[in-house]
Amino acid sequence: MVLDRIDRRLLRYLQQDCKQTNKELSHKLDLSVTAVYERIKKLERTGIIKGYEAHINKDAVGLGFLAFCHIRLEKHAKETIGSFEKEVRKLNEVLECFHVSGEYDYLLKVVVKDMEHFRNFMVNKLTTIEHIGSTQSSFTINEVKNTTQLTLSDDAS
Amino acid sequence: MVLDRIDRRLLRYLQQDCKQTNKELSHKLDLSVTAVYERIKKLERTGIIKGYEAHINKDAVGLGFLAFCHIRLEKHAKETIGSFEKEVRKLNEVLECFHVSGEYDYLLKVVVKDMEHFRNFMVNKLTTIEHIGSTQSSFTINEVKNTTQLTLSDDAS
DNA sequence: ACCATAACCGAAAATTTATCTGAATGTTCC
DNA sequence: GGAACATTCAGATAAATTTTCGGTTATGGT
Repeated sequence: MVLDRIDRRLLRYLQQDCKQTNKELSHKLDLSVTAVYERIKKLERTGIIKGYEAHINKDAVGLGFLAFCHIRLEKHAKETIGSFEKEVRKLNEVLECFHVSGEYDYLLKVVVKDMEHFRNFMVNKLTTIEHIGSTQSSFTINEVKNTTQLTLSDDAS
Repeated sequence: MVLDRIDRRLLRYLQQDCKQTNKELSHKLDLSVTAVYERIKKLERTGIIKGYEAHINKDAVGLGFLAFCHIRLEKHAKETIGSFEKEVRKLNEVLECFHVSGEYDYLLKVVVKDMEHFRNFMVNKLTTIEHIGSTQSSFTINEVKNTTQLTLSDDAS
């Protein structure tokens, strides 16, 4: 599917606030309500819009501790990688896990309540996964910027 | 505001899909539509729900290259930190920036179209910021897990 | 020019959100 | 225990939104 300028603007608005009414969007985009409706449905059908999520304040729900864990595996055999990734996916403290280039193999974003819970997570969950060579963690001191909104230019991708 | 078991389940559902109707939620939670409505409004008022965002497929919009940059500052004077953070916030390729403990001072998540754009970002944007001591980048080879959904237990925080 | 397709619009129908009233429950203070 | 108050909930209704529908206007290909 090819996105035109209007689609891109629409996606920008929906990234900011997906609960806007189609009427509001129709004004912003200078289209009819139906046209907005059909464009959105198409973006959903084609998988460009993957879903709609409420964004919740993690501090307010007692999950104010954010850390990153760099992990090196013992060896890089296919089954080692496979089983490590499978286990990591199960850990709900881990919001993100990327296989990355460089000194370490994986980078994990971990969210828990506090340092004590983090210690517990490390000792009883993360480091019990097999084939982990070494880990190195850093704690977040300050959130300078934290968004999920991709910047879509108006012109073609 | 104190969250009870129902609030926590509600937040879980809304994190997964915030476009569900209150009627659907009322069935899942075994409440009236109005009760669901009022709980949601309260969660919005108190800032526990920060907003509602469409989640869009970054590959589909031509932003399939994800990298992490570790940055060390030259010195850690207050104004150095302040000006660095201010400049980073302006860069729309940077979705996240955290001041972290450990070997490096900052960890950045960067999303661009491809390696060429990344090179361009590094040369013409990131490294033009003053007071940067050294940087180290790693590229994402594979997304093992990538969610924004916090895991809320049913019991009190 | 012609056909096929896609995109758009406005109005009507279906559904949902939002408001309001009153009942049920719980808490505090005497 | 019981009165006064706040909180939570349910059901009915009003207001607003989503969704469907028929028809019109662009667009692209032959």
